[in-house]
Amino acid sequence: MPELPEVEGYRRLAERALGREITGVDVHDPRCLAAGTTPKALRARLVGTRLVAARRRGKLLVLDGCRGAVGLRFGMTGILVVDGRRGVDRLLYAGAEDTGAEDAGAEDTGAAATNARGPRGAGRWSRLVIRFADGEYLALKDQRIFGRVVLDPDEEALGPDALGLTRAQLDQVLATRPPRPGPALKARLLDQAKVAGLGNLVTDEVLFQAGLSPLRPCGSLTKAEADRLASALASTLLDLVHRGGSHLGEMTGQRHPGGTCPRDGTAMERTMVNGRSTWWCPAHQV
DNA sequence: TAGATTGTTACCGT
DNA sequence: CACGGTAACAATCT
Repeated sequence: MPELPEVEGYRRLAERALGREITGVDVHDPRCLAAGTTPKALRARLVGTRLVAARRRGKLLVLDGCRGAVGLRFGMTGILVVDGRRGVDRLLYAGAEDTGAEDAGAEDTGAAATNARGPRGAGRWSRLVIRFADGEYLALKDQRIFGRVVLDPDEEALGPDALGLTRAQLDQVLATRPPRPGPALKARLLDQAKVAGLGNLVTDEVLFQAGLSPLRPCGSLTKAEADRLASALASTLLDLVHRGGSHLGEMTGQRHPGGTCPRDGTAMERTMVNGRSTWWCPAHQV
């Protein structure tokens, strides 16, 4: 679920936690720690200090502490909780859990045993909790454990952030070695080293808005098409951040068998790109 | 039940 | 080196 729009929501939520004294770090499930990151090192980095900034680069949330940075990657199902407030309204595959506020309360700060419990109740899937002196906390919840917490994340491995990408930067994203047609447009946009923040749903929505096929070789766009992509990228990201979810685009509700294009009624087509399920309108995305 | 799911990484092949 | 395909990770839902 977390693509750029969700993580931007998490970032804003995390700003609530800035400046408070950190009194403890509870690792409920060590599988959420990146290789080389230990509970001990996390505590040494954070306990007794305060967070001074919450930044985002693509889908990476960076919490800057007085002694250095802690990075949070949210994988497919990661959610940030601060003071009992969730960073998003709901999970796409919500199911029983998420009616909201009551979750993440006492149980989130509780024992790791909550992870193994049955299908009901709040505070499941709490993997990491940063506790503050005021009794509140910041927690990473993650149903599947694809999310990771990492000390000193390598931000430079990521391309420029998709939100605010300039027209010149987009040309760099689309650039190929001249004789090469380049990979599929969607594959290139999903490449976090080229541009950071675009995931499967957002990319499909952006291409839908731009009227471009996900299968176009990324080096084949005319200047006018690249212009269209740049403007669709900017407007779609702003819109999704504002709405607060990658799944809240114009065409997201039609990514299923039998779905039709909201623009022209054409049957939506499904293709695989980079192993990702890709839905697009063959009539107006060319 | 088989197949699907918003992300990242590793590996193998061309 | 660039790129595609696949699997793995884990849990859940249709």
